Amino acid sequence: MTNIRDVAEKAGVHPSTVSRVFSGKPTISNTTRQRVLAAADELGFQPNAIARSLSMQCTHTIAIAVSHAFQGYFEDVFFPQVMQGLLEVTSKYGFRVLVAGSNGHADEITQLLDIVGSRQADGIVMLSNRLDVDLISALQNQATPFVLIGRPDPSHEACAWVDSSDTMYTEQVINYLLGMGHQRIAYVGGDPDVLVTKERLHGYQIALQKAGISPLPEWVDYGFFVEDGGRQAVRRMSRLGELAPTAYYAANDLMAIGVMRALQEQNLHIPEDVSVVGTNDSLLAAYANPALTSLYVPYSVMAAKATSLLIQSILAEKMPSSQTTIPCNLVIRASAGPAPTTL
Amino acid sequence: MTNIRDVAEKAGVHPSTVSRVFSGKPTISNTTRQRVLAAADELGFQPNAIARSLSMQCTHTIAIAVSHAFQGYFEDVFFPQVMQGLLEVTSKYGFRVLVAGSNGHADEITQLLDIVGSRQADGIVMLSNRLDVDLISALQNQATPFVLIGRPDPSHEACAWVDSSDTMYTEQVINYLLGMGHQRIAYVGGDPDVLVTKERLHGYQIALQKAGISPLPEWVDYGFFVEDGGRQAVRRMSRLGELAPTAYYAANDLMAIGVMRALQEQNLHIPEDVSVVGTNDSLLAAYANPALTSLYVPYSVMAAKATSLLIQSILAEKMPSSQTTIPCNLVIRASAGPAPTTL
DNA sequence: CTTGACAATGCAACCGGTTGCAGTTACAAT
DNA sequence: ATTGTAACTGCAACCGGTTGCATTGTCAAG
Repeated sequence: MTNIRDVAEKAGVHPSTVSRVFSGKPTISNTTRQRVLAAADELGFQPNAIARSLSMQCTHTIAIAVSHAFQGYFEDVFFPQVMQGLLEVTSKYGFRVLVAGSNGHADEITQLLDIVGSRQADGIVMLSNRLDVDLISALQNQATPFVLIGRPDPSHEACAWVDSSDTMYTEQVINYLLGMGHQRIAYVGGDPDVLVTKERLHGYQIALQKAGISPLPEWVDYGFFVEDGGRQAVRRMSRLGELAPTAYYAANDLMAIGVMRALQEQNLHIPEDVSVVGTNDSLLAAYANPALTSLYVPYSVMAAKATSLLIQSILAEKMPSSQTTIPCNLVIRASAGPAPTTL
Repeated sequence: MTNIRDVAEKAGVHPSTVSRVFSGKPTISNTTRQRVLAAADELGFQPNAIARSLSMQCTHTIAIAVSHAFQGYFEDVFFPQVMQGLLEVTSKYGFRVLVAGSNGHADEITQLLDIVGSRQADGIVMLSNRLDVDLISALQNQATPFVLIGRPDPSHEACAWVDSSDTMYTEQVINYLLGMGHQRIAYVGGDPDVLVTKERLHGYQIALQKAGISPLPEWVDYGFFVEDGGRQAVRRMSRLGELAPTAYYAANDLMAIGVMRALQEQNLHIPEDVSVVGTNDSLLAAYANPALTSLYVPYSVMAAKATSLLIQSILAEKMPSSQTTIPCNLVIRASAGPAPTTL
């Protein structure tokens, strides 16, 4: 591999001159520049990015950790949409994305701390919304810029994040169902340890409480974001007989599909007998039968926002601190309708 | 940031000793090791990965380029499945994935050559199957290990790849339709410049030719992998009147869904009036109405295979060369059936 | 003709590790 | 007591760039 000194020798200049030419410094005369470029071209020289990173203490890279261990992670829209947002913005700024695979939440944190500690990236985008206090303090100790997609547990110290108002929009979904006369409404959450699951539960509870309804504990179940989770939830709730829900809200479309399938297997009609609302407005929602009413959450927009925040902080050499909330909206299709009149 | 010399000073040893401790060299006495580790711990030292990469000429990173510019790229299963395979394997070997965003095919190549030339990754996985000869030679000149997902144009020099037999399996799909009595069969490909599109076209033509059928040129159309492409293809082919196809094979599920939608808008019944087969067996296929018969292509398996091939070559310090074909299979559901009896 | 000012380039230290080779030490064998 | 050997550790060069400062060269003003 040819290096800067080879080029310097060939061009008859000092290595530092070659460096200046390739980093676009203005203090180089045109004749010298031409001579250096010609020599570099002839040798097929390309500056070594690793050496430059070491010297400049800056890698032009941001990192994320992705758990390949979660079933369904790569089937849901979350991951690809986040990547889309990330790549759009990084690419605009000439940054790249370093992705670390991990085996679960704990390992995700290990990976990120390792990347940050070993200076492999200039900043990180945190995807997990299952944070413990330690991680955030650890990251803050490292003085490495980071932005959360999702928001930290309220007990945590302030940090930069981009999130949707999961509690509020869940409340809206439930209100939508209440408005159509539903009284027995179920919530099928994802992983109960994940913050978004708790926030949606909260929104669900607030909405029902404001409507003067005390939900049965059996109306809340967790499907871990996979289709079968939705299915199982319906099976369990069906045992409630005439106290079974007339409407289901599921925290992603996959589970909503599972809910619909399970209901249809019981010969129930959607939305005449039971209403179903999903989350994320994936393609699945648009093409399901019946088409699924779903709460659209713009993950790619969130990721793009988080990334530009992060990169701007990196370039300005300060820690990001702003906190942004991105609006969602309910996409109304055929799977939810008025509550059945006969009890 | 504390470095190896700070630790050395604190522990009263030479920096090289600290280096040896942290790179797990066996020639360090236990007492010294303890002393160094204690000092490192106290200072919160973590070795700088960039410096190590520079010194060892090895980054433990593999790169891919992803075009965020292609409409639908992040809606299809290809990208997430590839990432899944990549991460599973890299994570096993302690490697990471560097993702470069690009604005199209040409930029994809620029990005990869840049990464490779600047030694930011030890190897690359090429996703684009729209290769020109120059790229492959350029990569080979760089002496950087690379593996293709997909196969190179036959005119290209030998290189390592992992692919499915797109031509052969397409032929099988068409035979399946022929076997059910279809005579007028349409092919809706993706981007016509992409190799897989050509290969499937080839399989389509072979199957029909073997059956003694000369397809109308109008039965072949390109939908660029998006739903509306499938829709448009149907609109155009419907104008053929009684020469319109009784069966459609689409090169991904999204286009197949578009095909189905467009047919249903014309009040045609699937599969009674027209049969439809998709590709990739995404969730969309399973939950579409009617459920879509689809050719499953195991991209995550292909990516995993490609990645382990690549990493093993990197570790063995030689260029990968093996060429692997991964089997696919047709998942039969409800969208394809016997050809209508009335002409 | 001298001096000043500025532009262009060279010099050398630095970023933070790695590693071949040489030197030191301890201990066993003679 | 001397020598041989093996186990540890130190030394210094190296990976390939960057950059503050010093030096040289050029030209205009005085």
